[in-house]
Amino acid sequence: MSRALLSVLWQTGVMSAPRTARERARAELTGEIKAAARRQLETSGAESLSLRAISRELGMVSSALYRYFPSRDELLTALVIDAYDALGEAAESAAQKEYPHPREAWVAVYAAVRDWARANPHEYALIYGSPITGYQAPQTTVQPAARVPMVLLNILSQAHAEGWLPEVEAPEPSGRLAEQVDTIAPLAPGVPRPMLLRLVIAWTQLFGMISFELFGQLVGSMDPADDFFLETSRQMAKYVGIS
Amino acid sequence: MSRALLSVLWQTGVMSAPRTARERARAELTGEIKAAARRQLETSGAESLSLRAISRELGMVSSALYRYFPSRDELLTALVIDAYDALGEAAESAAQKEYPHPREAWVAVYAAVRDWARANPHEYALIYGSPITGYQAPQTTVQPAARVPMVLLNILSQAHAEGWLPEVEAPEPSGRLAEQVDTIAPLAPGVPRPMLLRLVIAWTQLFGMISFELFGQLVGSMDPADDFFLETSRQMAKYVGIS
DNA sequence: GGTTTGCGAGAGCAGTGCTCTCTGTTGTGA
DNA sequence: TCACAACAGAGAGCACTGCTCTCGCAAACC
Repeated sequence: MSRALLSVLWQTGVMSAPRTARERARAELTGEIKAAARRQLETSGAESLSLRAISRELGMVSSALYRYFPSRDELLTALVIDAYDALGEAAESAAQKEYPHPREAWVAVYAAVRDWARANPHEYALIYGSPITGYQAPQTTVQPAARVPMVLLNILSQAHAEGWLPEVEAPEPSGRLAEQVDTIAPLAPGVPRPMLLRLVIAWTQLFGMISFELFGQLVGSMDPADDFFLETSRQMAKYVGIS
Repeated sequence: MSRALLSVLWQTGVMSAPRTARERARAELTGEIKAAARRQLETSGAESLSLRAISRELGMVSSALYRYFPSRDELLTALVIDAYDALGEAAESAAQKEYPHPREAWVAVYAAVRDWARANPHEYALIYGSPITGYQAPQTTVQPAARVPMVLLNILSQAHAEGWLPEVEAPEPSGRLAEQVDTIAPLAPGVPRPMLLRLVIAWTQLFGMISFELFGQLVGSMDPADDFFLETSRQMAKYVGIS
């Protein structure tokens, strides 16, 4: 197996436990670079993330960083994936607990997503703010980005299986919209299409609400947003049929 | 009246029609700078907006730009305000038309906001994406930012006045949330508090949905988003009580 | 043990925001 | 009318950025 392939397999997380000392050092340094970048992200923002500052912090020369990340954008991509994974992790672990009612699971996931966003506002902005200029999010980010909506889908699907989804009158999607809803239908077997559509609506609402809170759009109306957020999460649970 | 004050009054739009030739030239150049900046914004993004590139385009030296905008952030602030105003303008003019039913006004405003966002994605990202690093949006942006929600409030309030708001069962906000809802209540006289709360929810949903579409978050599910957007705008109209 | 591969250092390029100083012009109050 | 103040642009310069290239050295492999 070639060195390059090994490196790819390891970087993508397919393989773990680097074998040679060099690979071990590389893994460690890659992690340290990302950690320093994340630390820098906390104080400044994404667009003022400086490779030179990172290299200074790690006591190396800036050009050496390019052995680990071919460009600033690649480093940002790595941070993006890590952020999606951290957020997905938070949502999943909130959903894994036991709840007497799916509504509470739903509300808990909402709260977990918000808490993570408030604790890591710059990382949140990195993934849900404006896309970084001239940089197309690679396909690698799609799967980790889907973790939060997957958690919501699972709650809904499980609620349906347990008979928590009563009949709610909601318009049946038609035409192309029905097709689009059908592409996600296999992920939540049994859930009626109107409720799947509403789940997408709720999903966009969730992140719109968090973005508004973090980006200061709620100042003057719903800030601080704790009560607003809690009440909204309950209403949205009902909106998608959980009651 | 001092020169500096005059300049402020003019820049903020309180005064129009500059009097002296110098002021006329200044007004024109300020506009040209913003126009060039906007042009540059279209191709690149906010964070790669370069004062030097603008000055090159206008055939002047970069330091001369600082006679008009004390810093890059100030220029961005001016662009932010212009963007809010352009978007507010679009929403307001959509709402001013005559509609047989407030639902259609609501849907039309949704569409106008989305159309503007899709036509000016970088300006949209400037105001609804991640905030620019180390730069706090000044108070001047608050009022223009409120134009879109004001349009929605007006539709709701007018719908109530015309008797289009039937009794819908929705939870009454309590505690601090009720207080917060009450701060916006005078802007939409007569509208029940539960519906005001839902309007805020719909507002956050609208921009969450548009951001998701523009920032590529809907790829793989609801992209292209035309049908999804239309259906959602209808459901949200109903959600806030318009039916 | 020789050869390939990976790694860090250093210099350098083209670009950035911003400041300071200088010269010329425009507007204004005495 | 005329001196003085305010303003405008040019140019040099500072400290910084991402990124490239070359050069030695050390680790890994055959």
